[in-house]
Amino acid sequence: MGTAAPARPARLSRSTEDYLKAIYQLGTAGEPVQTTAIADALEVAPASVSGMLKRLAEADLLEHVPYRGVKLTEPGRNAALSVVRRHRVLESYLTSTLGYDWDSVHDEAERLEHAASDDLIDRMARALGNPSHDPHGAPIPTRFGKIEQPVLVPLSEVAAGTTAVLKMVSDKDPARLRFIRSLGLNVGTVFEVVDHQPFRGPVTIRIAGGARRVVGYELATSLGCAVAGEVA
Amino acid sequence: MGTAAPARPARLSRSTEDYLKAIYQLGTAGEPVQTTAIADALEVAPASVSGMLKRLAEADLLEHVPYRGVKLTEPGRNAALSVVRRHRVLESYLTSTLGYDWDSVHDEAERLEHAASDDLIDRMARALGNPSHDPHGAPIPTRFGKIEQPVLVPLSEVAAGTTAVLKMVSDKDPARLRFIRSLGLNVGTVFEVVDHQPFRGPVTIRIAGGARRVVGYELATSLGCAVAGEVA
DNA sequence: AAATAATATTAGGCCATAGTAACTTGTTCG
DNA sequence: CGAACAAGTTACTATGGCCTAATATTATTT
Repeated sequence: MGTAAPARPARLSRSTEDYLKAIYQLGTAGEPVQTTAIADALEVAPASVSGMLKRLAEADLLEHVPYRGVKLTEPGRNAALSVVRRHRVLESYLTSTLGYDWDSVHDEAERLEHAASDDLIDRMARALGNPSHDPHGAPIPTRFGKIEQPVLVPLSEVAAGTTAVLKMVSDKDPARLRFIRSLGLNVGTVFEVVDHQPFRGPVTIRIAGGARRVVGYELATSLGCAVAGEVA
Repeated sequence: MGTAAPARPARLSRSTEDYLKAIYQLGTAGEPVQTTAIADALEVAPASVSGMLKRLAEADLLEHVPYRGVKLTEPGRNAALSVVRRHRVLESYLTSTLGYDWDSVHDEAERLEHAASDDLIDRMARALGNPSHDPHGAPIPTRFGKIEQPVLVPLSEVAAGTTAVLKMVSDKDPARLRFIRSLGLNVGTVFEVVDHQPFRGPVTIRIAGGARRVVGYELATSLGCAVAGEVA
């Protein structure tokens, strides 16, 4: 009797957590998430994704309309948020306390997020004063699954002449992060947009202090900015 | 070409690490480790152990003489020591820095040890001043795989009249750890052995300060002591 | 030494996860 | 509209780990 299979395992598998997190992050806008997008994010074959989606749908973690895409259910989203929280708290903790760099912390957190208990994560968060954002500016969900939805504009869309603050960068690519920092840009850096070249051309900005920098279009799309006057 | 299967995967699987660690810990005395001992330690069926041993032997992590037992090879022992180091540094760090208790830290470390990089472990160790022992008194292997072999005597074997120091306790059972502490015993506690009852009977000790405690035989076998005059 | 008990291994399955190849569905465009 | 392509699914295979049942080996007892 005590050996009967539990309806829901105490802890989701590593893979399951990875899928849920990826789906959550691909689907923030509310549209259904497509199989290939997940396959690309996780670097597995689309057929493998189809198989996994079936299992996740059976476990009621998401809804799957064949050939159309998936949406997380309530339990699925909660599980995803829990992983996201673990990841972001870990990044914050490792950066603040153990001297990790902006760009090197992602991989470590990526593995630890599946092993760390919620209790450990809470202790780390408490030790840091329950920060609201991780080192890349991404909001940290509370342990109750609340997450602030940032209203940010990609640098590529900020009008010339506007003063803005860099608020968030993707944490996935260390080389890109190092480059961003080498430009003198950090989360919190204030700057003015000087010029946009047309045809997806580079953006010129002036950082407080007067230094001008030129940022390629592609990169500019990945820099989340708050325009002066909006959002604290 | 870059896709060819690596001779040895960058990282061993969780299970593999668990087996190696268990075998290492069961085989400190140098004798071959038996299948059932491993099965008991890992709480899996003996048949499953046979299967895994075959794979581990093929990977040159151990030598297996059928029906006789296994011994770790050099690479196997190194991998095991790496896991042990990760576990013990994690226990030390979580206890010192995040307020974990003697008795609750084992499970968390048990999961994290498979996810934490050696780099993270080194950072944690450095933050603590590279401690030589974990909170239960077990020696921490260096990152080069050196480990001090403690010469300890179980309390059950310490002669009456002798003064001794509690040096090491098993970290596996939280309830047992809480009980030990409730007796006023900690790693480092000095006491005098007052009496042994025969027939595997309890051991009476007097702790500095005069308090007398009675410890059951079974428990006494799990308390590693240094007798006054030996080992620092 | 033969019988029994204890220990270990093999045989045969199962599940999660991934991959390939082949087929299906949906979309787009001439 | 229908062909062609992209996206998704199914069918089948493989591997790591685990299980139970059956078999084999070693140790112990009488």
